[in-house]
Amino acid sequence: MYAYTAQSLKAELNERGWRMTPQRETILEAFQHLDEGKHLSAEDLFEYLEEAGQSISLSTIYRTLKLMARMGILRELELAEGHKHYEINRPYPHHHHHLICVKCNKTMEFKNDAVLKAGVRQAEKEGYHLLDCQLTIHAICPACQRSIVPI
Amino acid sequence: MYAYTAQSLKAELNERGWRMTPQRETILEAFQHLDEGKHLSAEDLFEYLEEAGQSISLSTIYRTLKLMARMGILRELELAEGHKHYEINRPYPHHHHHLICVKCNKTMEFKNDAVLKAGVRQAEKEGYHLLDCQLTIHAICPACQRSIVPI
DNA sequence: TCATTAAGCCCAATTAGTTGCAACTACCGT
DNA sequence: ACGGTAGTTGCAACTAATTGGGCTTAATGA
Repeated sequence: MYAYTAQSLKAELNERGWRMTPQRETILEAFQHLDEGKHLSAEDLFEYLEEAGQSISLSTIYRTLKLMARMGILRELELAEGHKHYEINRPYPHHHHHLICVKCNKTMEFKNDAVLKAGVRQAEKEGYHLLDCQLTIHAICPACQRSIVPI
Repeated sequence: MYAYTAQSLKAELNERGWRMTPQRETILEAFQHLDEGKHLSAEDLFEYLEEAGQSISLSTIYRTLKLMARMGILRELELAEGHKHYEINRPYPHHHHHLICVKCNKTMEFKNDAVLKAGVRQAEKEGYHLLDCQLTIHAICPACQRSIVPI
């Protein structure tokens, strides 16, 4: 888990026999410029690039997001219902986790070094090469606990 | 996060104005009898019940799984690609996490009290009512690191 | 027991995500 | 720089997980 640049992305792609393309660079940049704590779905990214005049086809976006997640560049998040979200995978000390209200889908980030360390240690112990490590807490927020509306 | 019985499930459903039904009880039982570390997709459960002569329609299964996950009875797992898996949400000391190989999808369970505690503490700190807390590690297993096949 | 109304069932609809394929182009070697 | 090769893109068709509608069944509370 380290910070990628266009150069290091190209290097790693080539090392594996893959290619750097304008689309991949554009998508990497989009995530790099995203504020901390922001995450996008495939559709979000598609619309965002559309508006920015950098239109990339949806299938390429899906392919690239999955590729980058599998390379450890992006984190695939399971937040609200229905579809995945992605954010750039920043190393410590930016690494964080998510607390999600299952009623209103409000999402909070939080950091916890002990959890990250536990993840690193577990992967090491089993000889795995770590890509991402996320603690996801499903819970009900204070406001929704008070609300009368059932789940 | 505590162990449910048919009685306590009924009580909690009724408390919220919902009903206990034979289908819900059947589904709860199916998960209770599952070995530790086993998890089922909606389709898996459908087929399993079919074979057991306890056929329940797929849409009911989907609705029930989601309901029970939102009540904290089941854990919704994002393991291999394509569809969710569910397992019963057991309290400490059975509570566990997952280490997943992104290449071959092999999944290992592991326990870590520090992580569970960190989750409990974070939820408490924010006044959230905890339902589930799962650390998911995406990584590449030793065998796949050696494999020539690209990602 | 009865009335109310949530829950279940069947099936159609939706939709996130994938795939086949022809055209294109990054990369490597010369 | 140039050209061949193989990875990549974009489009459109497709797949499969999940959801919704309309009607029926049955759990709950009086």
